[in-house]
Amino acid sequence: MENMGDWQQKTLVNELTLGRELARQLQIHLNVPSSSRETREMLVQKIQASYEKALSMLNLSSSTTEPNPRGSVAIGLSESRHSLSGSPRSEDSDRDFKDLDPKDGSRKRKGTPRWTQQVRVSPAMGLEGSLDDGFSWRKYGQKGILGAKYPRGYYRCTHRIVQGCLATKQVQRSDEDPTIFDITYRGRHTCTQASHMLPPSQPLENQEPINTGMEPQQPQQNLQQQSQDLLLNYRSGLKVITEGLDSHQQSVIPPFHFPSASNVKVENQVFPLSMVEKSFMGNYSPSFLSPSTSGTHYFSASSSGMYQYSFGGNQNFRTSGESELTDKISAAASTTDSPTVGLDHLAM
DNA sequence: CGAATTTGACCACA
DNA sequence: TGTGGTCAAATTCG
Ligand SMILES: [Zn+2]
Repeated sequence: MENMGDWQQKTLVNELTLGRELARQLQIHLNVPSSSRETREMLVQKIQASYEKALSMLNLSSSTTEPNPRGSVAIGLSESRHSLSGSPRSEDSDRDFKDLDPKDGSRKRKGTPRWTQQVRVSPAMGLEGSLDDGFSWRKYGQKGILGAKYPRGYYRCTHRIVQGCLATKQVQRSDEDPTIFDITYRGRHTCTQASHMLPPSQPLENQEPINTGMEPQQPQQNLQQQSQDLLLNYRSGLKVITEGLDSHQQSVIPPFHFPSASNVKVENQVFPLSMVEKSFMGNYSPSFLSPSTSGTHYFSASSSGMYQYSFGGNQNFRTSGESELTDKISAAASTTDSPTVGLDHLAM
């Protein structure tokens, strides 16, 4: 078991070297007036991330074998679920997804939650906030879609095999606006996110421990995760379409809480929270109160720069930097730029 | 060395 | 039969 020390050491050195190089670049950028603030901040974040990684490596090999993250949940709102709009439940018309379990036909896993998040990215660094939603995904497929210029990437949660997390997402670059990505999430995270340290914001009482075993998700823990998702969406999202496939069990917006994802945690209190809360509520509440109705909301936020929110319309974003963008994309979301001619003149 | 990605084959469904 | 989604072997990455 002591054989794998070499590689870890190697990676550690690599990480530190990378951090040094990044610092060097930052030094250069500081001397160049044309360098934008965002670029610099990106470098800072990268350097910080490098430090974090290196430290976590050391920490991991030392002790703390049990990550045991904090269950970030704080929901004190009882679900006030009364009769939904329409009939309580007469006939399930959710023919969308059926139980894809050929061996076990007992459980009908229907109504897999699905919501789409259209993300536009333009700054050279916005990608981190956009494509990295704070979860760790593993790509398991990529397919060209008919009528779409760019292929669609399929991702699933990394902890799928070790835990029962069935959350998946698919990223699809917009046809005409390469700066827009359509990210469709499917399923919810049940995994204990063993990453991204959560600051001891406020000792919240855990309502119920998350599923420890590998038992498939039960129709219960829905609200907490949703809150996280929403927060995440808010953090970086632009447009969120919540589709209520499930005819019941919808929750209200929980109190404010920041998940503090990857490395965008510097100054998250810069913008007016009251306004945030307001628009947040005002926008999301309706879509939740009427599950059968899908809502579309537009948001616009930068990781650390300017913050502007808007909804009900398209927000034109002036941006610059495209080379870096594409580069980062391949690194973050890997929506490989392969227009791959062949779909061009394909019309029926 | 293990983990993540790539990429064509495979499969279910309409 | 065609299309969207997944699997898995090969390959790259860290
Ligand atoms: Zn997960």
